[in-house]
Amino acid sequence: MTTAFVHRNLPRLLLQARESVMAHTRPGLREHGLSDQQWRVLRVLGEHGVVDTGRVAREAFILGPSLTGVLTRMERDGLVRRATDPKDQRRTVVAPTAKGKRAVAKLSHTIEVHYDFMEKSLGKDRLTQLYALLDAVIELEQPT
Amino acid sequence: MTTAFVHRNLPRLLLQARESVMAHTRPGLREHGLSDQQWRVLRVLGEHGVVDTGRVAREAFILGPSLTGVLTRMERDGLVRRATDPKDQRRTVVAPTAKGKRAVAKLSHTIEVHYDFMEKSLGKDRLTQLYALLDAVIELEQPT
DNA sequence: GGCAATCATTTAACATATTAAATAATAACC
DNA sequence: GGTTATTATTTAATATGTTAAATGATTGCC
Repeated sequence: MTTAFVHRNLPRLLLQARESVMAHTRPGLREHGLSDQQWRVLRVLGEHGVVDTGRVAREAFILGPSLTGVLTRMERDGLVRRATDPKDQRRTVVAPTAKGKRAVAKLSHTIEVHYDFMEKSLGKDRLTQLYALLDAVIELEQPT
Repeated sequence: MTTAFVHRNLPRLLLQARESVMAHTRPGLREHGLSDQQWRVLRVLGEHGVVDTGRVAREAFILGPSLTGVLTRMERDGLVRRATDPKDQRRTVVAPTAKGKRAVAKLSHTIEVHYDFMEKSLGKDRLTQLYALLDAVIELEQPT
């Protein structure tokens, strides 16, 4: 009673590939006491400075309700500060603390080194190819 | 204070691509009352029949402690049955119920159709290329 | 200006992820 | 044959994901 599947399991492959990449990054994050999600948030803050939570959610690919908890714990750990936007009091804006900024600075370097490694082992062209194919898959059914 | 990142964000791209693919599959799963993880488990059972939980965990890419809860709820919902392996009473074996098998049969067809669609829109060669690149990324630091 | 529709975030309830520790059974060794 | 090391799974504690509903603030329209 074994149903055969003709194709590769694409979602699983994508999940495994992501795990494989993160397996390389995670030890560094953990040394700074960061979860995967906390790092994604810090990375967004490192790129844009002060940002409203809506944008953090979009760019860090975290749903609103999850982000609420993540930010609460990050504030507890002294990585970010939250404040309501005075111009639109519905919005909450987030900013990295000095500690948060230090983590971004150190880790972004580590990660750049990892990309250099991947470029060397896979080949820069193949990595570019992979980006393009992933973009194509993402575009496939995003009617925006 | 905006740190520039030279490269694309590969883990995020992989996550987004996975979401994009799953966005197509999920409605079908939900019609059968299945979560993503429950479907992964059923798919493994569809391929192998009766399997011990260790193998389910490996092939469905779910960690042991998560799987315990997933299987408990699947048993509650009449999708699978659990029993301890008489040959090695440390092991638990899982088998799909008739209801579980029906879900696999119907959904695996839907999913094959989705792959056909992706092959047509991306091109069969590009999909094959993507598989190869993902395999390469996975192999990159899996010293097995 | 006041009320309805809209928008941003949080709360609530449940499912899953993650790490460490506990439990239970088998295998290995003396 | 009995003790120890190893293996398979579960429990526990905390963090995150997910959907729907609630809360609070702004906008649009009259």
